[in-house]
Amino acid sequence: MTTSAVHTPRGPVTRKDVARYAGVSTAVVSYVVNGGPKKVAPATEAKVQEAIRILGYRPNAAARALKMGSNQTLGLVIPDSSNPFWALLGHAVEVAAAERGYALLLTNSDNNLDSERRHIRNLADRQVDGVVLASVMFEPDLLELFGTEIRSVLLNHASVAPGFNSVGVDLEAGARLAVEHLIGHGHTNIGLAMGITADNEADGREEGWRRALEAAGLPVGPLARGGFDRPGGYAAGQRLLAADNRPTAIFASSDMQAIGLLRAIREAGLSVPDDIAVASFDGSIEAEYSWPALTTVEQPVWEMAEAAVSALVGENRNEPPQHRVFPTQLRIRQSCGCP
Amino acid sequence: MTTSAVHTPRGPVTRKDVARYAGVSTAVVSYVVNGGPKKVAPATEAKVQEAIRILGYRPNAAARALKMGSNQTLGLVIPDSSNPFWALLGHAVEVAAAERGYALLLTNSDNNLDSERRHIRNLADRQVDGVVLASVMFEPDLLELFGTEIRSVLLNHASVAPGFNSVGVDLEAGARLAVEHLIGHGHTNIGLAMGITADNEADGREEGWRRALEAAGLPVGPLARGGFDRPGGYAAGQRLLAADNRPTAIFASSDMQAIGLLRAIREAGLSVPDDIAVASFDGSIEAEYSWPALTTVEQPVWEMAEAAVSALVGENRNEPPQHRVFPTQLRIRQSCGCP
DNA sequence: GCTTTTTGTTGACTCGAGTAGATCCCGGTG
DNA sequence: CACCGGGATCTACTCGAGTCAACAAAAAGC
Repeated sequence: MTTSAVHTPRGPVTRKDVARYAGVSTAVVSYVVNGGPKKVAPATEAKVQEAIRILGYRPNAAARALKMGSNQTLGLVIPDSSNPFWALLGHAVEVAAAERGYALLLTNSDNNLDSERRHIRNLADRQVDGVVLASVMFEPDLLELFGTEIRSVLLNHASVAPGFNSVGVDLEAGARLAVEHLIGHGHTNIGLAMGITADNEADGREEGWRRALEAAGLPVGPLARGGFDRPGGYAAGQRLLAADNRPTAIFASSDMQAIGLLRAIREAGLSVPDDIAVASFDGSIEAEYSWPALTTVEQPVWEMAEAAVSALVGENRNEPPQHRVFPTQLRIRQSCGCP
Repeated sequence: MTTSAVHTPRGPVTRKDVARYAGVSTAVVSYVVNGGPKKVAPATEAKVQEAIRILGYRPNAAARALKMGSNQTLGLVIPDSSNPFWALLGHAVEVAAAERGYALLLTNSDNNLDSERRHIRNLADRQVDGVVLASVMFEPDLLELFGTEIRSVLLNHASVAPGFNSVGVDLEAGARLAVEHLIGHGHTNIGLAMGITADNEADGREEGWRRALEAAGLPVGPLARGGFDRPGGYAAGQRLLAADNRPTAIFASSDMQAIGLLRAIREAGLSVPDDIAVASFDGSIEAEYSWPALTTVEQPVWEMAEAAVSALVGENRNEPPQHRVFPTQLRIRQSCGCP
């Protein structure tokens, strides 16, 4: 044991070490670190700041979280973070959260309900301040899962669930935009490559496709279902091409699907848009760089992420659940037949 | 006030509530929840389990983290989680972490050094048990940033940094595989679309391209630098096409770059692989679905993520820093000229 | 010069869970 | 019958930070 007054502590530096070094109480250190709730004399503050600097003190987030009941963290549950659309959404949510000082716990449900439930439980245990849930499915027992303690937002969800905040786009209107555009190119036999939604309830995109055709007095074209991903679109495409009344245009319910679809069309020796025109939904970056570039219905992903995060942590977080529906925009490229 | 003995507590349920309900001490509740370190009589255990079930008790992770000094969380810092390659890596890391009971805090550095530093600091403050850092750049002051308290792994990093765990692939060998394959198709003028690395030190991929050409006695073809992303590849492609000695084959340092490159080539009215053959690096899913499908050097992303996570939380986590280099594999598709 | 008020600082309690050490109770032994 | 072993349980302290009531010291008021 030396007799020196102060020596660098070995383990992580705590508030106590700083207090000792600066010759003040631990309370003052807190006041300095948080800028309140009590005032500190300028001279004392300087001493404390110096001590913090010298010792390299960083407050322990776990302790703070315990005391405050919040660890400034949000949870995000998405089906597959390597799918470009979800990846983009994840990125946007991360940025929106970071802007507000929140970190993001990312989890993949792999389109698996059990896995999704486990993740939600886990997030709840970790005392996240809110959960952004992007699920292709919807289960009524979600309400119990979340209990009433934990805030949540359903993102990109088709149906409006009572008791939940939700943020989505007008799927039907978006689909109509695309299909109407294809009709404008003179197509009369327009197929649909539709993703699979667990509840098997007609998705707004399917509805929009039907309505647009009806409104134009056209017959309903062939429909094929498959996953929302590339392989799903590829498989759906093969079936559409094999149909008796092969469509001359196809609307795909996601960009990824459209990319799989393009592949199926190429493999059949046909060309896009000359033999078959294509339009899709989402507006991801892949659509811009595919060949031909995809005409797609763009979702305002960044705004949606903003809205989702602000519903969780904004000052209006104690109001009754909100349902925000964003408009979509048709981004015209070449796959539809436009030059 | 009713006179009933027990009523559901309003706020979150704590260990104390469970103890009261089950008529035991709080210690016993802990023993039951954690299965130790002391034994509990079967009858008592049943009572406690029942109480937990009825009250819906979930232990507070923040409190546990405070006491245990770990919150079973890892941090991941990547340049851009909406870039498919990083997204895939992120997904793989998330899965590897989840398998071990760890959650993943995702952050985007946006290729920005300051932002990267901020995120690392932030993760450290949050007492993550380790950080997976995927950075295109490398800065020597990283060591200080991490201090000695926090474990870290450099993922997908070119240079081997002393004092750090790292996991990567043999970039040079991979690049040679691809370039040698292009040479095998008879090309004698092979260009390079190279990504930009901050330290401006020759990346292994550039080196591999040079070496393969030298070994075959061929002249070094034109080189263009641009971002590793699609726009970067597009820009690099335009420059390569405008070069005096326009190459008949191009090796791109990432799949995303190659996709931008394909676009530039198409816009110039040329075709792949007839006019210009292309091969790239990464092995992401986009490569499989692009047109034409990209011949690419595949990185074993899942194994790499496994290795990275296990270096952080495995039982060998206290050994000296390891540097693991994985082999790559050439995935042959059509963009190189193969049928 | 002696109250008031203001300003600055501190000790002590709190959050919820982990766990060592003390205590209690029971059957078995000398 | 006093004693001991040992299993089951409880008490009490700990982790690190936020914050309030209490207090000391300095400033202002009369």
